[in-house]
Amino acid sequence: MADKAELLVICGPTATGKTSLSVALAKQMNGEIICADSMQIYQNLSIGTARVTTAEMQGVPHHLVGFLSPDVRFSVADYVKMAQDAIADITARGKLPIVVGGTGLYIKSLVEGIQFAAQKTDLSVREDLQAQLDSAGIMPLYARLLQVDPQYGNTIHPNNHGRVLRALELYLQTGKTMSQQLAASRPPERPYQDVLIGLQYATREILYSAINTRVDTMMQQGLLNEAEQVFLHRDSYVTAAQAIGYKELFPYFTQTDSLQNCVEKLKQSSRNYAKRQITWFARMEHLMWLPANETGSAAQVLKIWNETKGSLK
RNA sequence: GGUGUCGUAGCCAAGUGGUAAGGCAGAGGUCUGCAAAACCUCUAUGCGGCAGUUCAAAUCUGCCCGACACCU
Repeated sequence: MADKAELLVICGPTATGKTSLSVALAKQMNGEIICADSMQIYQNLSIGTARVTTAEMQGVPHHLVGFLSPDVRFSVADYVKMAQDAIADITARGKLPIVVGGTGLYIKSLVEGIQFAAQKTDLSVREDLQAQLDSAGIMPLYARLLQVDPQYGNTIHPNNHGRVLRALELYLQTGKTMSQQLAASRPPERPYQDVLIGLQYATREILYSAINTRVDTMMQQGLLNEAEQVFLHRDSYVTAAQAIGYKELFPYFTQTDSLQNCVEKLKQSSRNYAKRQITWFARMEHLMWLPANETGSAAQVLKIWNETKGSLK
C-alpha cells in the first residue's frame, strides 16, 4: 500500500508569527504553503486578515490564499476538499505541503480526514427552517431535533440556534441524523503522516500585547480603507463581513461611534478570538507547542520533523 | 466655609427594609457545510468607613472619608 503523504502543520492563535516561520520552513524543506484560514482565502481582505504579502512569500508558492470572491459561500467541506487536492498536487511534484493557519475547525477536519455529507446545503431547506425559527422560536425546532436525534440533540444547547438548525437541515435534506453523520464521517485512521506544531507565547499577557500592537500596525497600513470597502459590500459579503477587523469598524462608518472606540473594540475582539483559537489547538492530538515569534523555532521544527520521520521508519 | 447630589466587582449598572439583577472585561469549555461565527459554564459572605435603629439594613439615622456640582 502506498505511504501516506507527509504533512507539516503550523497553527496557533493570531499574531504568533506563523507566516514568517512557515516561509522560512518552506525554503529549508522544499515546501509549498497551504493556507488554513477561513478569512485569508478571500480576495480584498488582506490587511485586516494579516494575509501574507507577495514580498513576504519570498517566492514560496502559496495555495488557497485570496482566491475567492468575498461574496461566494464557502464551508469547511469545501475547504477540506480543496486542501486535499492541493496536498496531493504538491506531494506529486515531490515537494512538502505545509498547512499554515489559525482556523481550528478547518485544520482539525483536514488532519483527521473528516468525510462530510455528500450533499451540499439546500438553501431552500435552510431558509424554511430559519423562517420557522423567526416565527415560532427555537423550542419547537429543538423539540423536533430531540425527537429525531436525541443523542445529538442532548449534546447541544437550544440557544445555539445554528447547530439546531443545521442538524435538522441535514436530517430533512438527506434523511440522515447528525449522529449518523458524525459516526460515518470519521475514517479508520488519519489520512496523512502529519506533524502538528502550535505557536504560543509564554503568557497570555504577552499574546494580548502582541495583538494590540498588530492592530495598530494594521491601522497604519490602511485598514480603514479596506474596511470601508467591506462595509460598502456588507450585504453580499456573507462570511467576510463577519471577519474581525472589519465589522468592528462599521459603527465608525455609520457615525455611531468614534474611531478610537472602534479600534479598541477591534483589539478586544481579536483577543477574545485568540483565546478561542487556543482552545481548539490545546486539544488537538499530538500537537507540539513551540515559542511564538522566535528565530530559533524553525530549527526546532526541523528537529521535531526529522525525529518524527525517524520514528515512523 | 456653606448647600446639594452621589459613592454597589477591573469597568458600566439595577436594586429605596426581607437576605446582591444584568452587561462588558477576565478565566475555563463546546465545535462535522457562514467557524475571525455561534453557544455553554464560572467569576462580590458583600454594597466607601465606623457606629446606631430593627427580628431583618446596600436600602433608615448620625458622624467621618472621597468625588462631582453650585453658592460664598
